[in-house]
Amino acid sequence: MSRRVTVGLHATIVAVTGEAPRVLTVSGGGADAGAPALPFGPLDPDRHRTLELGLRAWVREQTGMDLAHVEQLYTFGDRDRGGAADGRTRVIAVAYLALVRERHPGAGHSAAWQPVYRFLPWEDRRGGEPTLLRDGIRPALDAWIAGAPPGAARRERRGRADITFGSGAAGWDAERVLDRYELLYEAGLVAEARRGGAAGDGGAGFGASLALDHRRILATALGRLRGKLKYRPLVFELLPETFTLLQLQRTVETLAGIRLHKQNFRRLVERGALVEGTGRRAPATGGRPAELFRFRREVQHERPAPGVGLPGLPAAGS
Amino acid sequence: MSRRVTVGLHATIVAVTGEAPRVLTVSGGGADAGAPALPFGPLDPDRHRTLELGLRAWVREQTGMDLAHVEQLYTFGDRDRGGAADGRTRVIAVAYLALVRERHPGAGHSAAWQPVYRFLPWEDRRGGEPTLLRDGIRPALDAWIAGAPPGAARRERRGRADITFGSGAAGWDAERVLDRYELLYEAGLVAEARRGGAAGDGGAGFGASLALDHRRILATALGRLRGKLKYRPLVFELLPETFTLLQLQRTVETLAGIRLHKQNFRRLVERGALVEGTGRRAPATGGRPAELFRFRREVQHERPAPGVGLPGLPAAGS
DNA sequence: GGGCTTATGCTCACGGTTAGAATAACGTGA
DNA sequence: TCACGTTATTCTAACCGTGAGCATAAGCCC
Repeated sequence: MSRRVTVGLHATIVAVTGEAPRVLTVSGGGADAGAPALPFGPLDPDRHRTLELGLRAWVREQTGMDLAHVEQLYTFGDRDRGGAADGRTRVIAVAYLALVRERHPGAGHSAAWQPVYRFLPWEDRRGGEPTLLRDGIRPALDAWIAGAPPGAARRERRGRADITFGSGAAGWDAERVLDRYELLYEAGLVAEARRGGAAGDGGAGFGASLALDHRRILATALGRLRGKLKYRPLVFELLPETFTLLQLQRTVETLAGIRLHKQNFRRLVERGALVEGTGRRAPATGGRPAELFRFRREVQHERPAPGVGLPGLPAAGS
Repeated sequence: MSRRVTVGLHATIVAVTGEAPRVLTVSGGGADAGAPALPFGPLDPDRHRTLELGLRAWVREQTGMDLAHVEQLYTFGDRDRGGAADGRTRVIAVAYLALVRERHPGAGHSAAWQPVYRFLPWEDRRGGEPTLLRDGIRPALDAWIAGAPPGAARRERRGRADITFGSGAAGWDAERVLDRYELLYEAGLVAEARRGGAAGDGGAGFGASLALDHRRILATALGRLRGKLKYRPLVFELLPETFTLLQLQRTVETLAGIRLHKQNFRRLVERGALVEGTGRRAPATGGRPAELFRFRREVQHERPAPGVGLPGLPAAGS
């Protein structure tokens, strides 16, 4: 065994402020000219009793933030994924998703909140299909498809593009964030796809880049988050103690990247007994004041899959 | 840095033969007196370009089997999870799930197929609630609940038991395999829960044990498999090229651990356009001969989430 | 008070699921 | 050859949840 193995712990820390999901980044010091990075650091086998504790320690050190909800996402280990200072160390990355309430910038650290959709702009469809998709990505994908030899190979590319970007009969599947990112990567349409191979082509590509494979991790995180919203009460990790139903809806929409029907959303949430009204009402913002609600934590001990119900996806566990 | 880090690659290889899901095991050489183990081996940073390739190499070496469908499950890294020969190495485990068609015992190797439900007997409810659950597990859980101090702690235990084992208002959630295993582990009701702590209590516990934390990995795998059946055409990885609808149904039931309504299952599968009839019919087995069907691979390029539809879980993507 | 804005309540149509009954097709044994 | 058991396949009817929109309530601003 000549090479050593190192395990890196990477955190995708997500919050929702205003109408945008944000991810916490630190100033990346990698080979790629200061692209922002997710907070991360190597597992210290002596100090860190579990991977998750190691992650929390690194995040505290780099951002001054204590994490509440943390879950493991995926482990990346390709040889060419980068992350090694020398060429002599094999660096495995264990990626985590963390959700935090509100924003604590963590003073004195280089950490900063960035809008998630800066890195994955095609994922935000709240205002309908983004023009970037219609005018930029789809044409570029068409070119990529046409670049394959006719026959099976081309049909294969066409099929993948249709299913991931919802061009064909099937609609947009909000959860396929990773599939879409990986398709763009393979098609050479994101800047970091060219870092390894054809040297610094430097071509823009779509969306902003992150250091290393951190944009892939972010895509994994967003996809997982969107999927899990449906059967776990995760949104409440991102909301203050009390909130209005519209706040709740906006937060879900923000993450899911789509708009929801207001009345039906309210009905689902209430029928699911996810929340309970406090008698109080929110400071009016122009119209009739809304009641403030609180998350009913007991729900997790009552129903098998308590989630907020997204469209097209009937609430499971009737 | 005094200790080294090693990454182990672990494979949960599942097949369905007859009416039982089976997992491939090798003779475990661990501290725990030859409990069977999942095939595994350390990542070799020089030879293995990706984690998955490393896994395949180890499986081939230990079982003589080439894997088709492989997906990553989870990464385990607690310090006390075992796996280190000396006390000087920190061993991380990256666990994978693989599905294979039929059974290839892989001659010349010590590998053997074991029924999955030997290790997780409470998960098979095809014949109704197993007596082991009613007569063994539930009473033992009740004792564990009663063992907590009255008040919040006890309510907490009660709530967890109710939700994971479906005692309360909520029914049985087939996917919570890992939750159930971990509850039994915490309650000290599986043998390996006592390995680390109170020395060789050796108490039987429920279900057969696997080496290291391999039973936890198996539970993770079964849960993931059950969940994914609903939105991915995974079953077909386990079936021969052509099959009858009843064969398909039995395979799903076998994995899900529950019985399904025959007519409705057929309708779901057909409406989902998951299969296409070959004109041929299966050799009769006592009744009217059934038509043989074939998986329509194109489906993956047509619909966003093609799965087999389990009850209570309306087929997504109408 | 009129007009604007947002909250909240309610209804209706549609499509899917659940649960069975009913019928078809094959082998077996009287 | 015919009744019978077995499994396959087709069809129906009740029920439920979702999707979409109308209608009303309750604040603010002028």
